[in-house]
Amino acid sequence: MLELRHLRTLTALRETGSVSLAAKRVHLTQSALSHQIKALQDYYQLPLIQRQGHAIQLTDAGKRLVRLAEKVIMEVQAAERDLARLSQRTTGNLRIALECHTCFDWLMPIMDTFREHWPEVELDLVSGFHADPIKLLKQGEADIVIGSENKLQRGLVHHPLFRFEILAVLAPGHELGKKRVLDVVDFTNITLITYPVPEERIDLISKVLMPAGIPWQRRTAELTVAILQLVASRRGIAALPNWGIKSYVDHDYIIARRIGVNGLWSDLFVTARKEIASLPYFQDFLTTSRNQCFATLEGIIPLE
Amino acid sequence: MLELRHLRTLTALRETGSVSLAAKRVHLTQSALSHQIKALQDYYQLPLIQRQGHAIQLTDAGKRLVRLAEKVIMEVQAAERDLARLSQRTTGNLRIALECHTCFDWLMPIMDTFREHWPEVELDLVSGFHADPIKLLKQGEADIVIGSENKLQRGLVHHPLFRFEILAVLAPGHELGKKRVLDVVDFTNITLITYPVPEERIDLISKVLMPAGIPWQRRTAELTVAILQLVASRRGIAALPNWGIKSYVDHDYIIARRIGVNGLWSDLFVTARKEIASLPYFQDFLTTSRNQCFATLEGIIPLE
DNA sequence: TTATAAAAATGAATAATATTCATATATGCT
DNA sequence: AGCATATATGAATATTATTCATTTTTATAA
Repeated sequence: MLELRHLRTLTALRETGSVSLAAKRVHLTQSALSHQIKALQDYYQLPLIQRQGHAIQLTDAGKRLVRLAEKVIMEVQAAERDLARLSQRTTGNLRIALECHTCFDWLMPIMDTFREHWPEVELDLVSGFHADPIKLLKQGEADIVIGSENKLQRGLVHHPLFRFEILAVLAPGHELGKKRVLDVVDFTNITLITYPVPEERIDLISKVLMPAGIPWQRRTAELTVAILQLVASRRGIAALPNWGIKSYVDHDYIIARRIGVNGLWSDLFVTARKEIASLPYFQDFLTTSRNQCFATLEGIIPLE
Repeated sequence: MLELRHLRTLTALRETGSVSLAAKRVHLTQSALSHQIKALQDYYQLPLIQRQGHAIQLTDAGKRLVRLAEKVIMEVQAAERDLARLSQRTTGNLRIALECHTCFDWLMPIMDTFREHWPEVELDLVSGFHADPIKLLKQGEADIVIGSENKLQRGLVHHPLFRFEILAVLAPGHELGKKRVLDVVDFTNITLITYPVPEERIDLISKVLMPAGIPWQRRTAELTVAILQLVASRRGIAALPNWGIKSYVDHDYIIARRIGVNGLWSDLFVTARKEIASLPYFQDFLTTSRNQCFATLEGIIPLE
């Protein structure tokens, strides 16, 4: 018999387009999902997915169920929000500190939906730039931090958001663009365009250039568009998240290349104080964040 | 975690207003439902039902979940109908024969919704009165029979619909109306107003009067309203299903009394040939029938 | 074509959990 | 009070979902 579990699986399947990835999203094994799908197909006597090679395609029946799933899950979430409101006072604060400037791009729409869901919770961005955002948490100046920090500290909890790739960004026609993948040595004496943050907070520098002893120059800009503008006008190259530059690449404003054969990857976490982590509106912030990210950002993969 | 199972339970709970009855509706034990409810309350940290004595009352949280449940279940059913359409050709016939004249009252709205769900299925009532409706099934003149027959015969399947009570119907002020419950002997030499069917098909006669050797007179009428009219004008008394006369009793047009201390009960089944029983639109006819009956008819109880 | 890697399917074993059974407790009614 | 009825509860059981280990399928490169 059909259960919500199946519907949750189906949406994950549609969002990821792969059984294994969907399995990660719902915190089950690939095998479990395979069995679930089989059970559903047996139950309805209908194929739900059609596989063409590795990629999977939903059949008409599958699409119909996904449509159901999305509707139902939205309604369940709405109901659960109402219950959470009933169960406790939900006025509160949520001050967010960002470690990574680019994150602001996807965070904004999420903040909007969050405000709709929890009108009584004051949602703020801790503005300006801070050397150590985790310190803000401890000092009580922020409630949650979005960043790559994940070594456990007492009183704090880290919730994984997603993993993404950092790509080298070049001007169109840049000579390095001829290579599919850039090597460490390709960066020798290059000018890097970065956000104005300490060197150790820039992955390309701390994880690639410094260990290899490669020299570089640096120039900073506050905004992502400003960085891209500098890159496009050949003042240097940048290293930015794949999802942050997608639309610029699609419009051939700049080109993007992998850094090293395995690529340069970074993980994003939401860090909060323990007390806050248990509040229903924080939990909801987490789930809506994850959902919206996986729904809108291309090329990110589930974590943990 | 919330599952559809819980939602199904919740609606049954709202419809029956009792844990034990709800349990019957979802084919589980009372204990299972009690555990389910407890689990939900633990999960949401909220009471969902409040008990005032025996009757149970839904809390705000409970009501919110019931609202969710009803919405979701409707959507699931709609999706499943679409799937059934996809899975096989759904043009077909469904010719219904009625054993009990009164059933026509509740069957009509059900036929309407069925026609909406399965526009391609020809739905007909086998008109007129037939001595042995089961024979119509075997002769292929009807596809399903709604009646009280339930002894198993090869090639046929019986699906329980519900159990209902047959009440004695009297004119207001009738001297037997002074008694709360009528005894067999009260019927001695009474004039019975019945549908024009053989004696053995009238429960009051075959199950009560005949075994006790009580003599009676008989007069027939085709329509329920005609029978009631005759009863109200003191031409005799009738024995009719509780749900069929509810509104007339409420308007004091007639009065109704229990027959015997335990009452006179009858069971209703949907009987069909095996081949038809597996068709999706037959299954849907069954479930919508049960749902609508339990939703609209007062005083009926689940069967089996 | 063959070799190899990645993804999914499958069957058996296991873990998880829903349900029942056997009670206890609470409530309503005479 | 005492009985009948309804629900709650804990332990035992049954069911079922999930994992683990493995095979099959497909894609890619040599």
